[in-house]
Amino acid sequence: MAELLRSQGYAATGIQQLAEAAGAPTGSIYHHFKGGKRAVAAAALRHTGAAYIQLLPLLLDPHEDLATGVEAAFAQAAEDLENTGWANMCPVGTVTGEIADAEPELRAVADEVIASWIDEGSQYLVHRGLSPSDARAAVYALLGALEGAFILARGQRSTEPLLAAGHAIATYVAALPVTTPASPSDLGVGREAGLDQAPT
Amino acid sequence: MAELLRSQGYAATGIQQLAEAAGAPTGSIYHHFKGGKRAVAAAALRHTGAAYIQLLPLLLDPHEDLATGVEAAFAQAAEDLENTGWANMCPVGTVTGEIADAEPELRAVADEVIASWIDEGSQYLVHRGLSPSDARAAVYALLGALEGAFILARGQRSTEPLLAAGHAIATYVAALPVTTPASPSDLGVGREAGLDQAPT
DNA sequence: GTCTATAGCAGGATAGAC
DNA sequence: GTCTATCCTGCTATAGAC
Repeated sequence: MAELLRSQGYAATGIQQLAEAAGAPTGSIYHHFKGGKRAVAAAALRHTGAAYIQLLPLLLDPHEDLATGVEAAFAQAAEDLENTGWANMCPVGTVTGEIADAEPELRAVADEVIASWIDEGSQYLVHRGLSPSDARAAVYALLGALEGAFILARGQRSTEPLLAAGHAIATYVAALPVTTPASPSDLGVGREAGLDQAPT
Repeated sequence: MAELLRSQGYAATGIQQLAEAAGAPTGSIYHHFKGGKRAVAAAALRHTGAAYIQLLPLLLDPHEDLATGVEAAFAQAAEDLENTGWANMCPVGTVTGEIADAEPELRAVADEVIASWIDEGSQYLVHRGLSPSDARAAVYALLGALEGAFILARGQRSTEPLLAAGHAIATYVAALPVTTPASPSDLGVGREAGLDQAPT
């Protein structure tokens, strides 16, 4: 479902299309998801929301310098986007703009997913030495720049928007004060505390 | 049409709904737009695309410092978004993510609109003293951050994403080298050359 | 050119056999 | 629990009267 949502949006994705893609008839879907199409979409958003936030420490931990890591992460996203034939990488972004006014329940789910991203992302950046307020603002900026660059990149079929966004956010992050100068022993070891537990 | 597109997206916006909003029956729409729904959407995207880029010099000219102007522009967008009940401010962003894979003709129109934004925005920033390559990257970053922040703001019904994005892009822009230190006589006079002529 | 009526079709959802 | 057949509603698009 997430695959269809991120490339087509909510309104254009049909239950029958989903059933065909899943190899199951429509009846089964309504049996498992009592709320119909809305419920399936909500589950898909929650699922990918929880999965995507895990990528943040995976992508940034290997880089001792946070700004370098950010730029590399955007470059990675650009490469992935191009390799998947410009299918959008984030169903939350694709769907939220579409349903924010017309589907209150789904908007609430999107709100919940975004809020969890901000919370967990902030924790990670605090762990990397940013102040809580700076960390929160930086996650908003990073996430917004990523979602917007995805849109531009998909519209133009070019990686340029993502690379430009990555460079801009990296420059911004580099300008933020760091309290703990990131002792090398904390880096590259693998995972760090604070993001291991999945969201509710 | 642009009003409906920016709040509901393309697939969810019906011709009948559009007809009702326009006060005209569906037949008239098909009489004026031979291509049907697609053609109406294409015209709406081109129309708003040409209108929105005009805002860039209007918003940034009054500020001698480019970074200050950028942050103020995002704050203005945040205020407008909240005052309009969180209806999205940009139909291009809302629609592009939705149809980039499924509607090749509309994607081409979106590509054209975005490209014109980049071209004209770059010209403006070059006029403000940035190098051509820096200007182009900055417009991509600014535009992507704006579109993405719109999505987050609409999902969360909060101005925080837009304010964070504005601050981040302002910080980034402030770090770029300026060749012409913006002589005060060029500013505040009104409009500058390079953006007067509308796009094709 | 403007509007009405309708054709043709697809989508979401359900009932009920297995 | 799984799948089939179907209802109903909505849409796009058109034909044709004014």
